Formats: sequence, C-alpha cells, structure tokens
Amino acid sequence: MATIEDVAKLAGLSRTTVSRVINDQPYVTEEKRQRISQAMKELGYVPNSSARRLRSQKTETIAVLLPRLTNPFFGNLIEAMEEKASEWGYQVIVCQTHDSKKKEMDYLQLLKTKQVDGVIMASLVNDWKKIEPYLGSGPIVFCNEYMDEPSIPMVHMDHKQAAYEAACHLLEQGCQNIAYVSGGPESHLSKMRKEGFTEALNDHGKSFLDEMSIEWAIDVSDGQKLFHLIKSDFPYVDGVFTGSDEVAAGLIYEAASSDWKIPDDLAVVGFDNQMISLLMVPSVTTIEQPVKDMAEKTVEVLIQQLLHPGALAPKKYVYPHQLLVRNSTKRKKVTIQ
Amino acid sequence: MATIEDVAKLAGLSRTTVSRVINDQPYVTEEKRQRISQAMKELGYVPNSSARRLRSQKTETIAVLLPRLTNPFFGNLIEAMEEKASEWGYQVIVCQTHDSKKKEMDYLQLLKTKQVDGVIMASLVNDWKKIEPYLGSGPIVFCNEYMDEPSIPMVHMDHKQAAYEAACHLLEQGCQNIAYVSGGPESHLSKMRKEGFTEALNDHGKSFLDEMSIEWAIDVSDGQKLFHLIKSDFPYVDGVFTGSDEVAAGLIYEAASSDWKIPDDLAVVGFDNQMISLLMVPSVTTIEQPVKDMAEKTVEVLIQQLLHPGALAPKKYVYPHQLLVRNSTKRKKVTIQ
DNA sequence: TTGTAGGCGTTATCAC
DNA sequence: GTGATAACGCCTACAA
Repeated sequence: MATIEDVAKLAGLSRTTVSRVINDQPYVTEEKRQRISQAMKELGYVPNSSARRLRSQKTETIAVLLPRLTNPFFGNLIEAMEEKASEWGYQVIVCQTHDSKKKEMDYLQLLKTKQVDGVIMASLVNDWKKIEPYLGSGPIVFCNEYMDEPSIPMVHMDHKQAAYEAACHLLEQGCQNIAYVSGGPESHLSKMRKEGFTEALNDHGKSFLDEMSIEWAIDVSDGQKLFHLIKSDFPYVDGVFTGSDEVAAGLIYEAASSDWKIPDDLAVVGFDNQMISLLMVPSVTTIEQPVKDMAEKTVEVLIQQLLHPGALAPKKYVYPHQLLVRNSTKRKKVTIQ
Repeated sequence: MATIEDVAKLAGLSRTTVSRVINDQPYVTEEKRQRISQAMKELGYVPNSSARRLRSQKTETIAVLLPRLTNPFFGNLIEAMEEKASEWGYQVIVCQTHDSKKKEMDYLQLLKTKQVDGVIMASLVNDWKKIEPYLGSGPIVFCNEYMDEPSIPMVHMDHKQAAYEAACHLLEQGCQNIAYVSGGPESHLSKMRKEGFTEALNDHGKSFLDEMSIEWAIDVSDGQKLFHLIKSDFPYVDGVFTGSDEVAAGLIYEAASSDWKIPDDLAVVGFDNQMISLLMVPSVTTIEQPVKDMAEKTVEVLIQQLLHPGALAPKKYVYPHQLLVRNSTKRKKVTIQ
C-alpha cells in the first residue's frame, strides 16, 4: 500500500505538502497540487484510516446498541440511523445486546477503547450507575429507552401515556379482564408502560393483577404460546395489551385455529404499527411511533455533541404517538340500547 | 486518557513490560504483573484501539453491504452475522447501499482505507470489473448474491432452481398467465431467478412475456400497487411469482378489498419465508432459505480468510432451499374427474 | 526477565 | 509556499 511518503517522493515534494493537498488546505501552488494529485492517482494512494484516527483522536464512527435486529422496530430504527449518519460521513457499528447486561457493557467499552466517537443506546438493561462513567469517554444518547436522569440527551415518546391510552381504549370496548404483556426485562421504558396501564385501570375502578401479567413475550411464537396459556389458564381474560405487534400477531394467528373470536372474545392491542399489524386479519390496533424521526433526531443530537463538545445542554426530545384503532379491538356494539 | 506510558511510570517499569501484561505474554514476574495490573486499574487504563490498529494493521472490523435493513431478510441476515462476528471478536459496520452503485462503491472504499479487514457483500449492483480491484485491499465474500466469477467465496442458494420450482408449482396449479415480479436492478441473482422462471415456462410449453414482467416491486406497498396494476391492465393474469414475501403480502392484502379470490382468481408465490408469509390470510406459498446458516457460514469464511490469508481456495457454498406450499396457491381441485 | 528504540501513517507546529 | 520534525499510542526486534 502506498503511503503519503511514497506520494511525496514520486511528486518530488514533502509529506507536509502532500498532506495539505489531501486535506484541501491552502498554501499550495496549483502546479504542485496537480503534480501531487497525479502521483496519488498513479500510486492508487488512499489515506490510511488508522493513522488518521490515531492522529486526530477521532473515528467518525458511532455504535448503536439495541436488543436485536429481528425486531422490525429496531430494524427500522437503525436503517434510518445509518442513513442519517452516512450523510454526515459517520460509520455505524451494530451492537446487539440481546438484553444481556454483560453484552451491553462490553459494547459500551467501544467508547472507552476509542473505537467509536459516541454511542446511541436503544437498549438499556444496566443501571445508570454502571453506564454513567462511560460518559467520560464520549457522548451517549438514549433513543426509545429513557429515564429520569437528566444528564444525557434522550429521544423517545411517552410510553406511559401511550399505554394509558391503549388500556383506556380496551376498557371502553368493554373489556373486563385485561392481561398485561411485555417482553423481557424491567427497563425504565417497560416500567413506564406498566405504570400507564395500571393508571388506566385505576381510573376505571380496577386494579392491576400480577397474575395477569406476562413478561416474557417478544415475538410471534411467544404470542402463539401466550394464546394457549390464556385459553387454558386464564379463560376469563377478554383483552390483552401486548406492547408488541409481533406478539399480538401470534396471538391472533393462534386464536384463529381455536374457537376464539377476535375482538369479541379477546381484544388485542399491539405496539409500533409494524406492517404486520395492518396486514393481519383482523388488523391490529396499535400505537404508532415516529420511528424515523426519532432515529434521525438521535443521530443529529449525537453528532452535534461530537462537533460541539459541551455546547448543547442535555435535553429530552419527546415525540408524539398515536393510537390506531383497528379491527382487533373494534367490538360490535352489542349493547346498543 | 491514560496511556501505556502512564501505567509504566506509575508501576515503575517500562512500556514493554506493561505491553507484555496487556497482551498476556510470558516473561514477566508475577510480582510485576500484579504491580502493573494494579496501576492499570488505578488509572482506568484501556488500550487505545486506533494505536493498536495502526501498529497491527488490523481493525477486527468487517463491513456488511446490503440493500436495506427494512427488508426483513437482510435484517435476519445481519442479525446472525453480527452475532457470529461478535463471537470472534469482530465488529460489524452496516452499509446500506439502497441498490445504488455509487453507495456500493463508497462502502467498498472502507476496505481500501483500512477501516475494515474484510467485506461481506449481500448487495451487488456494480459489475465485477469494478469490484475486483478492491480484492487487493482485503478479502470479499458474497452472501446471497453470486455470479459465475470464481475468484472469491460465495455463500448462497440456487435461486434459479428455486424460481424454477415455484413456477412449476404455479403451472401445476393450473395457472395460465403468470406474472414475473422482481425488485430492483438486474443483479446476477435476479437474473438467475428469471432464468429459472423462464425455463419452467418453456418446459411447460409456454414462453416468457416481457409485458407480464415487473421489476420495481420490493415492499408491501409495491405489492398493493401491483395488484391494482394487474386488475386494471392485466386482468387475465392468474398467477404471480413475486420474489418477495412483502410484495406477495401487499398483493394479497389488496386483493381482499376487491372481488379477487386468492388463490382461485390469482395464485401468489412469495420468497424468503418471512413470518408474514405464515401469518397472512391466506398464508403465502414461499421459498424457505436457511438464512441463519448462510449468514454464519459467510462470516466464518471471511474470518478464516483473515486469519489464514491465502489458505483457502475460493469456494461456492450452495445451501438448500425448500418450496413451502401454503394457501395462496393451493387451489381447490375443481377439475377432479 | 526487563528495557531501549524505532516505526506503523498521518497531521500540526514551527521554521525557512 | 514549503519542508523538517515531533507527536498520536502501541508493539516488537534487539540488547542487556
């Protein structure tokens, strides 16, 4: 591989001058500039990125931590993030934590070892106490996940309110026994959802029942399992808040093979407004989030922090959501007086 | 940030010895090893990755080029790749080409600038002539995409055969006018599919009709558009090979709002066996590919090339596929004698 | 067993 | 305008 030195020799000039040309700096005669460009072309010279990184202490790379890519929500998220980052000339490293505390910490280490300039956390399973020290090595921005801690920027929607609305909707459709389904670990986000859900119950004179709370459902097959669990152990359940379109879809799919009617026997609410929620029969009532907007804002906020360190005060960016009422909860008005 | 020098000073030893400890090398007294570990802890020392890269000429990073992450096939692919790469201690950079020749070349540049040790191409829109020179900078492995050129390893299935079988299946179901639908540009892969499709037609005494060939359908909304196009312009079409479960789903979804019955009025075949193909009503006949196996093999092949340069002869790894016949093509046997 | 010193490829500082 | 030279932080012959 040709180095800057080779170019300099071939052009009969110094490394310094070559460097100036590479970086479009002034104070080089047009003639020499040409001569150097010519030499670079001849040698197929390309600046070595490792050397640049070492010199500049910058990597032009960011890490995006998320639970898993097969969840289409995160697929959409990182798609938009990569595109935005690429516009700014930044590379994106994918870091799937699979909700493992250890993997999350391992990937955060990329910041310390200077493999990345900054980190976006769309996964969050460790305590803030464990994460905070990494701020010394570079900026971190939360996306989707969030907490009360105000020391870093966060981009997300109001999951508590969203869950509240979804639960109210189920109650208004006449559901008496609503199961609460979430996936995985007690992140701040799912805590918020549960709070909103509980609050809705309370406002309607009901209370949250632990026995009707499931915390392991993340995909279609979990949704299928869930249906059978409900059918056998909780047949009185007539509404489900799933927190995931995939789980809702699995549930609905499996219900079709039994004698349960959706939404009349069981009303189902998903989350994220994935394609699948529209395509299912019946279509799935869900919460729409502005994924793309959030993804792009997150990248922008992070890059702004990189470009102007310490300039912006950490800030929360709360995006609006929308309850999309579809057939999985639209019950026939049986009780019209 | 503490450097190796700082650690050495604090421990009262030389950089060399510290380096030995960092890299678990022999010839260090246990006592000094302890002393150094202690110093590293005190200073919160972490080796600087840029410096290591420059020194070792390795990045422990690979780039994965693919069209877009919102296509769940590529989501699954990169999910498995990242996991496997992570096992080997490699980082993964996502590179979405959006089928742009320019972006594809831009991302290949990562190899030349030594930002990555190797590249996986699951996107391929440029000519081989343009890509080949990059081999000088590091190994490239194709995944899913392939071509006859034997100079690099390729991991894929037999798309020609798969399309052949799908088309035969449609013909056996009594389809007379089958539309051929593909997404995007003429990659080698889609060329192969079209060949298989055409061959099946020929074997059944039919021929490929350009007028019934669509090359712009990649997602659900394209599938929806497609349905209306067929309904208005090609009402005689009674079978569709889509090459994508998403397109198939969009088609089926839209057909439900019209008076067309699937599969009797229109039989539909998808591709990839995405979750959605199972969940649709009717469920979608599709081609199953061993995505995870292919993804993992690709990463392994690439990493083997990195670990033992020039050791393995480039090789094709062809994975088996399977036609999953489901309700979108299972016509009632009207013509039982 | 430990240390010295040179260099990986680039860029910034300072002379000329 | 141009060019020596010194870092950036690490690893590794080669000496001791």
